[in-house]
Amino acid sequence: MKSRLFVASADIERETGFGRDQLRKWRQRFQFPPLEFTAEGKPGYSVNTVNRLRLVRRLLDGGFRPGYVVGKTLEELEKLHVAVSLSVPRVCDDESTSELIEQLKKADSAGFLKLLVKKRAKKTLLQFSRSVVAPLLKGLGDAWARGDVEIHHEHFCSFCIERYFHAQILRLKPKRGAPKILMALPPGEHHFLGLLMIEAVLAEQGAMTVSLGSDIPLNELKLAATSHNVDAVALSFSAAYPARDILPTLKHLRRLLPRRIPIWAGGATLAGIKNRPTGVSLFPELDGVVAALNDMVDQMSVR
Amino acid sequence: MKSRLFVASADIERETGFGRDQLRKWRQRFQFPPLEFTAEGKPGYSVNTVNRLRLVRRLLDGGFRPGYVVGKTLEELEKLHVAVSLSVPRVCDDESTSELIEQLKKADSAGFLKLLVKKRAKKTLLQFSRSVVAPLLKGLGDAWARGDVEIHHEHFCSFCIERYFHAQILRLKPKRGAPKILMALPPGEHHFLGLLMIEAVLAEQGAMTVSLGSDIPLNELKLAATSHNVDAVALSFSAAYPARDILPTLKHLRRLLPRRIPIWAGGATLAGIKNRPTGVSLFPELDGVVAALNDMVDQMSVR
DNA sequence: CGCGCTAATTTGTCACGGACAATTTTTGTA
DNA sequence: TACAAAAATTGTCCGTGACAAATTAGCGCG
Repeated sequence: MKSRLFVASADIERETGFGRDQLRKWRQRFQFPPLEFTAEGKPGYSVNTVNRLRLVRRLLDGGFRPGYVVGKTLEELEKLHVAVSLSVPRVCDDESTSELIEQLKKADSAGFLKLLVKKRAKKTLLQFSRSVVAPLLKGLGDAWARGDVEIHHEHFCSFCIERYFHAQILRLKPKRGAPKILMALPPGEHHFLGLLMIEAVLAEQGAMTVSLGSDIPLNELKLAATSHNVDAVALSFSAAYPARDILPTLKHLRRLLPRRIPIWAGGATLAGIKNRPTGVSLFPELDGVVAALNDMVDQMSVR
Repeated sequence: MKSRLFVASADIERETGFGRDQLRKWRQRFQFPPLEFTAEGKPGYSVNTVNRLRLVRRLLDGGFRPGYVVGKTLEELEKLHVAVSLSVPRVCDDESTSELIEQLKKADSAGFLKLLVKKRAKKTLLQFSRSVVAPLLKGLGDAWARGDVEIHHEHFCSFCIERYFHAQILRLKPKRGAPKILMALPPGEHHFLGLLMIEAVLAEQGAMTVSLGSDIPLNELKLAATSHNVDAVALSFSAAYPARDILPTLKHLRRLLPRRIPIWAGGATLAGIKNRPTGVSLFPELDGVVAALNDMVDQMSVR
């Protein structure tokens, strides 16, 4: 029996992060991925193909070149992958993290949330994000790479944390006269958690935050920024966001926004970017955002 | 002088919502949008073109066909648009709704949230959803069609309500022995609010809900359903979801899930669907979900 | 052996047009 | 008028060629 068909052609980008054009070129150059069809004749990709593509993604991220890995069989890819993943030892020996992951694997949703709240303890949201959430996400990513957890575990985990942050942000009251920050995800980005963490630490410092969520065209972002009369616009780029799109997006937004409104961009991937446009600040770490906010408050009080 | 701002080819989808393939076909068939190049020779779209495309988007949403509107000049499009927007009746009859919309237009984010909470008053989440949220969203849609509000107003509104619901759900405690429901958006669907409303009324009835958010492949949904050992899977289809994809998606999921797990689908668009697959329940109204939950509770207590 | 510089190769993005299926409109007929 | 068949409209996907950007390899020189 053939492997079950599962991903429609249109969904392949969401599933693997590779664009259709890219995959088409690979098919022409490396004879992979093949064209496949469901029993009803619709084009699509088999589970096997999708898995191979996911492994290719991992290996490309690990530094391999497409010509070397695309076209290899699942076995070859896996061999390569274990070789690589073994060479990167599990540094996430954080006991706290593995405890949370265990709870997730047991599918104990209530228990996970309770444990999460307990880990929060007396921490600020900033401390909580750095010492609990970030390691947990990293540990989950590694666990997924090892095959220890499934994708839905990651989704569920993110969702729980997002909800918790939503609730926490809602109960924070902005200080009088504090800056007003517009929060949004860049177009095409759907990973909320990063943005929520930024919003949480900003709100915790007393800033007034206004969030638009995802799927905002950049020109709408500009309209919102002026109509809300905000003091800054904050974006968040996840690791899944195509690195080559980051600078163009930022430059584009920079052109649209009036110069007096600074752009703050968060996300660990920004660490690798050297030359930022003027008027755009990059914050690979959460602390940077807090510092930027405090700078802004100082500026405002000086006047 | 030529218009100066250019949108890169790759960004056009985010800006207008039209895909590259689609625009290419339009260029081939209607000689619009033209291929343009920046001073440096990069391909892109001029502001004028982007504006025309945005108007086309509005008119298509209003029921026109591409062959009729694509290729018209900006002036012709605007004339058409005012003609149409005048015909959209100002059915903001509900005073409560227009009050909220006014608050949104003033970009008074804190005031909007406060007003929202006030409207909640002593209502249950179900009553709140039906009497406040749903009319508000409908009113906003109409206002957008008339050009009274911008897209970012809608986004901001949805986001505020979503956050409120998140917080409310988090404070609800499930009853002992109540059914466990897995909540998720179908692949490609990104409108959370509908799903959140369903989750809210379920949680309000004492059900235990487990939400995975969006972008879950259907097979992962199945894995999650079995590993969490849920009693039902609930999905939500927004009006933006392509109607022709609804039944295939539901059938696909039905094949994946064990028969004992019912599928509940919510969303106003489901009202138009006549023949549902067995084992799938369609709920165009929120009440239906509550009824289904109560039925399930009865079933369980009988045993 | 390291360091820069240039050439060659690899890789990704875009445009184009053909094929095709889904949908809507028009036409023909009872 | 009603309803079925035919025609058109429309969007999505595919393969291919062109091209620019990124990467690697080659090479001379200190």
